[in-house]
Amino acid sequence: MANLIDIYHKLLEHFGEQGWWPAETEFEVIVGAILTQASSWTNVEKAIENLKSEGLLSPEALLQASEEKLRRLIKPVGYYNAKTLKLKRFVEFLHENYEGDLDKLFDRDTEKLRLELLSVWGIGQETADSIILYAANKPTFVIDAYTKRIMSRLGLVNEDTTYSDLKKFFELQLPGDLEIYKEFHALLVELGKNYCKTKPLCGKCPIRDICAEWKSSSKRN
DNA sequence: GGCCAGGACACCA
DNA sequence: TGGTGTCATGGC
Repeated sequence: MANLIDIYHKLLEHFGEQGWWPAETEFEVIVGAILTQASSWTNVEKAIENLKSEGLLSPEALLQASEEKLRRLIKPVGYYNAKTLKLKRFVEFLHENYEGDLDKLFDRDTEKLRLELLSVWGIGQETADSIILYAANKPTFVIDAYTKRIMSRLGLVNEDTTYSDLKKFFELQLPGDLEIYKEFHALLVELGKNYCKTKPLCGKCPIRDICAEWKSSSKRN
């Protein structure tokens, strides 16, 4: 049975360091985390660039911006009506409870921070954990659709494992190391994008030798 | 032209 | 608590 540390090192060797999150500021991480919900990162990059060119990548600027303007600027990500509201709800929350200061929000223990983030409309578990890990720089493992699919195909967890169970699965096996958490999640996304898609592309997958799905499918052929 | 992308929420039983 | 519909653009 393969363990997570082995998988981590194999992915790191194959893909190299990912250096996530791709953003210049903590606030940009948060905006990106919201915008990338069920959207491709290439589209998010366009929207971020639009916001940046209008000087809107700060909590205060976003708070003041009109919804109409936001909708127009983030249009490339899709779901722009909903995501405009999500961005607005977050900066309103930050303004009303933390004087618009991210440091004050992040100056809480991880569990309280997580609950605070989850109380904001539009921020679910994955987005909250992404913000905690990549913006607040606190070790919490991020689970996404790729992670779930990969772990399931490897045969390490059941297909219908919940978010929190899968999160525990990682956190109990890995050392609580911030950099490993950051890098591992990024590597899993890279693996997912390149090989472990809805339709598997196992050809050159770096960990197909330990994949239960691959073993059973190659046996069939 | 269909499928999919670094989810979350509302509504229903 | 689980299952389904909705949100929507852009790349392949």
